[in-house]
Amino acid sequence: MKPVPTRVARKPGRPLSFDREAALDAAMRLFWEQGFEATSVAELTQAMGVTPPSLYAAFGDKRSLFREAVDHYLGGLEAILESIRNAATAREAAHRLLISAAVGDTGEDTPPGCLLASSIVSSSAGAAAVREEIAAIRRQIETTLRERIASDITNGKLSASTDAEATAGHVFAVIQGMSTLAKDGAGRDKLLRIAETAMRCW
Amino acid sequence: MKPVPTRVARKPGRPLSFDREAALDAAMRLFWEQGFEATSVAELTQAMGVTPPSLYAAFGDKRSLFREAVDHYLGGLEAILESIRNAATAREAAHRLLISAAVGDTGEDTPPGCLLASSIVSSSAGAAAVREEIAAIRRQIETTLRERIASDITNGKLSASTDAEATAGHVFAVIQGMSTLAKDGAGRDKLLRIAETAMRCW
DNA sequence: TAATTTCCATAGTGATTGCTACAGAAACTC
DNA sequence: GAGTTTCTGTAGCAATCACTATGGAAATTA
Repeated sequence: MKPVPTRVARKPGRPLSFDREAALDAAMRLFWEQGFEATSVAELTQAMGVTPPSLYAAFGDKRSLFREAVDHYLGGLEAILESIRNAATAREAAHRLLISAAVGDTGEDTPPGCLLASSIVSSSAGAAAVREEIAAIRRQIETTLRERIASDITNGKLSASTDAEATAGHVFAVIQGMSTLAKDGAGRDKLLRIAETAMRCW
Repeated sequence: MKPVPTRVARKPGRPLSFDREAALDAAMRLFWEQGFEATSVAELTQAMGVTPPSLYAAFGDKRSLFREAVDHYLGGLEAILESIRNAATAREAAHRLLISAAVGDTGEDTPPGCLLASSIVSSSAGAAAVREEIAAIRRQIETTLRERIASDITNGKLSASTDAEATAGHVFAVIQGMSTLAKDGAGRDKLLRIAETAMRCW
């Protein structure tokens, strides 16, 4: 393993032989491709270029690694929530979420689909806690959009007859569903047109 | 195990000690709740009320059991495809699919979500063949709807400017997505309103 | 240069995985 | 009632699972 470039004020002891960020990125991609439970520690260590003791020392355990991989994927949950709150309109926020999903689901250098949408939808009893955490993140993003829609109804940007819950739910159903369509082989062009079709409901 | 009621012209040998249909139903529910890979043979045998040798004798192996469970769930794929083809309009077929999904995803006596949508979206390399089979079924249903939409465009029931692929894709994205929303806790009322919202695109 | 700290690779751990060998049980047939 | 056929339960199989004990390596510090 090649040593990483030294840093100022280095602590004593043997330095890591691997790039933690690169290892995390590799783990993220494997979880994105296969899902949490279908990805073994053996596959993770191989993709990350580390041995099991190094993985456990650096990341804690498989679940902690997964949580960190999800956060790495999102680029910070708060940034996404702020993006929804700060959009000019709820409609623009929804459109942006749909377009981002369509594009993110069909990267040339990344697995198809969305890690948040697909890596743990159902699970064994043993992984229920992890599943619930990811479900809570999904709900949180949807809730933020719903609140933004409700706000736009209040300030007149949207019709008073708009069903905020159903409208936000529809956007998130499409986002979730496009992830599976991408994994089933759908291309970016198709997903972008689906996103535009979905926006016709506004 | 209590013996099942005898049947006419019974073959020689010891009769099964379990109800094959009931066992299949129990297996279907477990796959529906947890997904294919997260469900172990130990859990299956417990839910089905049989021992491993009996499971293997009656169903072949875990994958064969899963395939049979999926077919049991669909009530026959051909019936669904015929239902799309025979609907009065493509719009009615789409609406029916969405409503059926919303209702099926939120049964009182069944796991939340949809077995076809959620039991294997991503997978390990070892289960890729099973995943592809299920993906092919999903694509087949979507293709049948798309062809029905194209037919309605041709015969004037739908506007010539309708994008058949995007419209069918949108319906299936919502169907897939509602399954996840149901597993994340969304209720039937919400899903039905999402389905109605989705129909506003027609 | 010896002591200390941190990391690494090897070689496991106990538990679980999908699946089966085999002896016995339960039924039918002659 | 003995032989045949089919099914059952027990007790495994080899492989894999998430994770770790331990001795040695690589670095810094005094």
